Amino acid sequence: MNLKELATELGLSPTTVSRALNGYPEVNEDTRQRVSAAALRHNYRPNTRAKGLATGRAMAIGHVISMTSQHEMMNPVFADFIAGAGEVYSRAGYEMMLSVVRDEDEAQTYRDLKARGTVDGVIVHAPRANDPRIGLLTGIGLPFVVHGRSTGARAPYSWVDVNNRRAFVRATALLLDLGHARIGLVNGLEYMDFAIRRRNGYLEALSARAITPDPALRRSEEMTEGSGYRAACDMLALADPPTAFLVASLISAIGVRRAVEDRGLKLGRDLSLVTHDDELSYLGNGEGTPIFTATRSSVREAGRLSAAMLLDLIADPTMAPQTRLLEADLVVGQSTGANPGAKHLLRQ
Amino acid sequence: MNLKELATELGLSPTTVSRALNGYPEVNEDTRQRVSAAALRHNYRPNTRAKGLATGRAMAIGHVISMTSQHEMMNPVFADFIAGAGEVYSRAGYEMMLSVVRDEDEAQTYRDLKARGTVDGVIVHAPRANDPRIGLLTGIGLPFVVHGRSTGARAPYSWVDVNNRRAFVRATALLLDLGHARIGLVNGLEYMDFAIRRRNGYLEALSARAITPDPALRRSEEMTEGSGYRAACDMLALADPPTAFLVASLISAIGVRRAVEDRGLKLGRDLSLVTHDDELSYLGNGEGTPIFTATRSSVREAGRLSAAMLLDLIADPTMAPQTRLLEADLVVGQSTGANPGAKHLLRQ
DNA sequence: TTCCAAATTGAAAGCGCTTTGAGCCGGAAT
DNA sequence: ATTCCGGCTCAAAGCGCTTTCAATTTGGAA
Repeated sequence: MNLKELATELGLSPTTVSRALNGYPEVNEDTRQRVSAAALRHNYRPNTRAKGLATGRAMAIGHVISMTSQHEMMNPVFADFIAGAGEVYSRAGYEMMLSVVRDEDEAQTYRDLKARGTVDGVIVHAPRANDPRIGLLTGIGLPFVVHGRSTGARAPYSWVDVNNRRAFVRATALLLDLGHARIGLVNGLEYMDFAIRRRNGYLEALSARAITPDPALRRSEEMTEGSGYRAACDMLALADPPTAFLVASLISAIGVRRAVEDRGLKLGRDLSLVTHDDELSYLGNGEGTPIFTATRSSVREAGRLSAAMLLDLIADPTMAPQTRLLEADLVVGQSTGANPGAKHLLRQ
Repeated sequence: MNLKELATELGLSPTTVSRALNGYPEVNEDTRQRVSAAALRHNYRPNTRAKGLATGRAMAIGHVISMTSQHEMMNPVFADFIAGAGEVYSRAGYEMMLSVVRDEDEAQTYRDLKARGTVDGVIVHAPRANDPRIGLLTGIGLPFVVHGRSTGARAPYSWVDVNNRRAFVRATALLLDLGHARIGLVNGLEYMDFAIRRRNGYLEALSARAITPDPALRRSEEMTEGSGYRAACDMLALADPPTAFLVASLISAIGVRRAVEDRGLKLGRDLSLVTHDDELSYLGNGEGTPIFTATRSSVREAGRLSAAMLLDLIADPTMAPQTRLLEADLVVGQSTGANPGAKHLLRQ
């Protein structure tokens, strides 16, 4: 059933039917009722492509996720982010288009999206420092919002980000307050912008207490359970091991915990750990008292905010770039406690 | 830059340019070269919607993910599945459309997708027993492939599934061979089809050894870390606790491990655990020797296979429903060992 | 030289919708 | 009675592509 058929059946012109369904004021109320009823009866829906062609809008938002050929990892945060964004799109009548591409095809993918008019805007995921995508998208004139920020970008652009630096300053300060001076940082890959900011927060907090950071206590890898485990094993094997860990993700934290427990030690008693928690739906940090003390910020909420911001930007192209900085909560759980003293730890 | 402009610039008709770019044989090879060169020079890409309107094909596949209002959980398996499917779509020139909808809107979403011609087919995720979506999609004539199966479906339909029953038969048998008679099943929600099959496999293996299953040793919940933890805590608190666990997901297994280690026990020595492992990219089951003994099947590969099957089905609508049953590997890791005897366990 | 088939190109219709410009009608204003 | 205007409806053009059908040219075959 298409517009023309519906119009014929109603004895009206396609023009009027279209207007009636799109809420134009000049159509008679009785007519509108008749049209709506008939549309409902036939489960009529305007053809997406025809409508798009006529209006020039795709009513779709693109999410490009690129995969390095080396470590083909799917960002675990991604699922929850798009769940949040998807809610907003549905409500606004937009579709979400996903492109899974190889790293080297990413730029061309954005160009294609624009040239083919497939989407009205895109969300940029996992920004790096001096991320080339920002200049590219600004250049080709495709509206976008970055989930995160890109250190080194010259011109303003729209973004939604967590205050990663501040979160890690606070987390580090908490550990310092508990008497921990040797704090191991189990960070994400440090070409990722968020990881840079977290490291800076960590270093800033240390230097505020005049503590010289030990490079041996810093690791930067993909945030998997395995890498958390390895990082913790390595650091715990040092002559002067850390008494606390600051970890970039709940998944890595689980690996760290495994390393700790393998040694018969217990988090919160023998060693402390603070992790960042994105509040992924399937990885709850315990009901009630959190398992891990954590800096917490909902990535799903970030998805909602990013999507809403992008739709605003699309609705009003004259709008200046928008930004939104979210503060993470610091929630104290069972994985932190006063430093029992280095003596105790060296026992093993 | 559109077709018309490109044609004008080349002094050709849009017809010829279109044919040249789409590889029709009747165009002169010299002309084709000129057209290709010009298209490349201007980064010309045919407009998606116009092309779709003209050809009647959307060149897009839909993935509808529905969210129960109670537990708004994002399926952790989802990200890797679409990574696999996305690879196949990209290669074939298809787009992936994601719709995040509430449970009660799901049926209407499929109808809309069909009526509006937004997609050429869909992948059905997380099937339940007697899943109504299968009848619905068959009815409205939208090509689809189910990731999983639906017990109770009358007519044939296309699917890609893991042999969940067999996997759990083997896992249970392994534990039985190790001397475990009381095996706790930490399952997913049992309205999910895969969970039903896994339970059946577990029960089948027990009855093959004439062991009467104890309902107290069976839990069926969402597969989160927290639910695994709680299930294990509850079962370990029984007067006659299990000596082994059979777990439906690596995430739940991590929760089970936490419960076990909270009690000062060690997996592989005091208690055994076998889990299903979907090989999620961010949750590796250890490098080298697996941490957990597991039934293993790559969900990303399932994504690839499902996508490829769907594209085949779309290419040839006369094709009969296709099916593909994948066998899970049983990999032995560090979480299983001979039952040390009930005496030992009751000690705590 | 004539004619036909093959090779190549183009005009125009059509995909299903929106939107511009115009038309019609009845009642109020002149 | 004439003019105007508001309220409502429609014809037709256009969005950017594909595809059918027709036209033109060319190289041989006859």
